[in-house]
Amino acid sequence: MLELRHLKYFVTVAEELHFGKAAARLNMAQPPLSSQIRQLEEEIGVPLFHRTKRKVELTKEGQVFLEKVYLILKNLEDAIETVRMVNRGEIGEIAIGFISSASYDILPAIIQHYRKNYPNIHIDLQQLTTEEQVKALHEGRIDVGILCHPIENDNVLFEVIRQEPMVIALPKDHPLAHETSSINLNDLSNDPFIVTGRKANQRHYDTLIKLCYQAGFSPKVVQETKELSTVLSLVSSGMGVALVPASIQSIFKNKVIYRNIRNHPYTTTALAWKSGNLSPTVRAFIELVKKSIIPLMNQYDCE
Amino acid sequence: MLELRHLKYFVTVAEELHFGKAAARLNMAQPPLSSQIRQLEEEIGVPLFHRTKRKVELTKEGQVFLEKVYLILKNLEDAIETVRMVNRGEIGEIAIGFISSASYDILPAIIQHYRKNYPNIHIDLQQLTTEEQVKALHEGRIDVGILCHPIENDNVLFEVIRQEPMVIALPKDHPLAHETSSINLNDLSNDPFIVTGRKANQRHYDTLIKLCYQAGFSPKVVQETKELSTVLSLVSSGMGVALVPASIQSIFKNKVIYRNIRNHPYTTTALAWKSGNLSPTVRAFIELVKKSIIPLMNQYDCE
DNA sequence: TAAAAATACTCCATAGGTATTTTAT
DNA sequence: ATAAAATACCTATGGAGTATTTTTA
Repeated sequence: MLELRHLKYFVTVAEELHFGKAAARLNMAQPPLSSQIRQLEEEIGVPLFHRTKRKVELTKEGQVFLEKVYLILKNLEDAIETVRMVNRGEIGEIAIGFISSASYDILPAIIQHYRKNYPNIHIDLQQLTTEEQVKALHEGRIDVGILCHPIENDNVLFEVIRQEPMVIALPKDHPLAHETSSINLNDLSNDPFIVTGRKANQRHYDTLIKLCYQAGFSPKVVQETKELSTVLSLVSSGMGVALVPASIQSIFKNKVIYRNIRNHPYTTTALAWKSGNLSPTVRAFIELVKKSIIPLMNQYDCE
Repeated sequence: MLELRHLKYFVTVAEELHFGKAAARLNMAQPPLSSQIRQLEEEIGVPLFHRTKRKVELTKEGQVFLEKVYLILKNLEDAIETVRMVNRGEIGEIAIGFISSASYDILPAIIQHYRKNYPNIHIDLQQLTTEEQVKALHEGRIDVGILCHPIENDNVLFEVIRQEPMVIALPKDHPLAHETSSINLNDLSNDPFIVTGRKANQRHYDTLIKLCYQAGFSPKVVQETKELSTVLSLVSSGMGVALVPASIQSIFKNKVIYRNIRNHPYTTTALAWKSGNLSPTVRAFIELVKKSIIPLMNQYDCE
C-alpha cells in the first residue's frame, strides 16, 4: 500500500541521487530505503530511477513525479497548518449580533481588540434586539450575541459584560436639569417620555413601564424611535425626557443633561452563545471578551 | 508518523460519520479505525470529530481538513496517472531530426501514425543533415534522427527504415528520356549535374562523385541548391540532370523523367537514437516506427 | 579495488483483529 | 434495551536493522 513514507523517501533519494546519503538524511539504513523505493516503483508500476551500482539518476517519469510530489507534500503541510490556525481561531468567520445600545462603546471596544488579535477572521455584524438574537443564535444565523441580560432560555450560555445604571436624559431647559443630586423617577410623572420603539425594542419599553410603575405612575409616551441616538436627539430638542443606559452619556454630552436615578436601576449587557460544541473561532472570541473586554467595562458601580 | 492511511481513513469516517460503517467500507474492524483516527488527531494536534457514543460529527477543523485532504488525495491519484502516461510514452515531447529527402514520404508517414497513437506528445521537427543529426543526438537537441545510413558513430543506435534505389532525373527533352531500359551512369558523362549543396549536404554530393567515379568519369556540376525539390525544379527546366532517391518520383512526375540506373546504386534511410537510457516517449516512438512504418516502406527491391 | 546498491536474514513495532466495556438515547 | 464508540489485549505483517554480496567505474 502506498504511504506518505514512500513519497518522502522518494523525494530525499531524488534530491541526493545517492541511496546511502539519502538514508543518512532520513536517519535510517540504506537497505530498507532501497526496498521502500522499489516498493514505490512497483506500486505505481513505473521505474523512477535509473540505477547502476555506481550512480543513480531520475527517469523521465521520476522527474515528472518529483515535481508533483513536491506540491502534494507542500499542500499537505499547508493543510495541516491551516487546520491548526482554524483550531486556534485564527482563520474563519464569526457572525456577531448586538443591541443598538452596545454600539456606542462595548461593540467598538470588542471589535477593535478582536481584529487586532485575529486579523484573518471575517466579522459579520448584525444589529438585532435581544429577542431576535436569541432566535438567531438557535438558528445559527449568529455565533454570539451582545444583548440584554437576563434571558430566559436554556441552550443559551452567557457571560455578563457590564452592569450599568439607567440614567435620565433631560433637555437643557428642563426644571430638574440643574439639580446636583440624583432624582426620583416620580418627579417625572408628568413629563412626556421618548422611547425606542415598542415593537423594535420591547424589552427597553417594558423596562421603562416597570420602573415607572414601581415609582407609582404610568409614563406618558410621546414618541417612539428606532435608534437610541434619535431618542437623544429628540430629547435635546426639548420634546421630552428619556430613560437611557449610562454609557450613552459620552454622546450628546453638550446638548443633553444626564441625571442619576435615586434607587439606581440598572441594565445588564451580556455576551451570549448557544450551548454545545463551539467552533474554535467562537471559543476564541468568547475567551478574548472575557479576558480583555469585561475588565475594561467596570467603570460603573452597581450594587 | 502521519501516513496516507490516516488521510484515507479520515475521509471515509467523515463521509460516513459512523465508525462502524466506515470500518466496514474500509474492510477493517472498528477499533483499529478509531485508534488510527485518534492517532491522526494527535499527530496534527487538532480534534477533527465531535464524538459522543451515539453520534459523530465533523468539527469546524475537520470540515476544513476534509476539503483539503480530498484535493490532496485527488492530486496524488492524478500524479500517479500522469506518471503512468509518461511511462507509456503518452505525454511528453519529442524532438525529431530528419534529412530533407525524408520529408516526401517517410516523415509524413511517421508523423501521421505517431500523432494518431500519441496525440498528446508535442513534436519538435528539425530538418538537419545526417552529420548535424549525429551531433544533435549527442548534445540532446534531438531525441531521434531520420538520416542516411551508414553512420560511423558508436553511442548511436539505429534501425534501417528503408533501402531505395537512386534514380536519374532527366528533363523531358533529354535524349535518354524515352528509353525504357535502365541506363548506365557513364551515358551521362557529358551532362551537367544539379546537386543539393556540397556544404548543405556533403553526403549526397559525395555519393554522386563516388558513383560517377566508379562509372569512369567526373560529373560536371552546374548548380548547387539546398532543397531536393529545387533540384528537380531545375531539372524540369532543362538545366541538367540529377541523381535522386527513387521515393522522390511521386513528386514532379509529369515534369521530369525518372530512369533506373543499370547497377542499382541505392541509398539507405535509418532511424537513429543515442544509446543508453531512453525516455518512454522515445522508446515508444522507436517501437512504433519499427512496427508500423518500416513494413510500409518495402516498396523497393534492393538486392 | 573501492564505492555503492542489492540481497539475505533477523527482529520488533505497530496495524489490525477479537472480546468486552461504557455510555447515550 | 440497544446501538455505537472506547478500552483491553492479542497476533502477525512488514518496516527497519545488520551482515554480506554483487557490480562497475
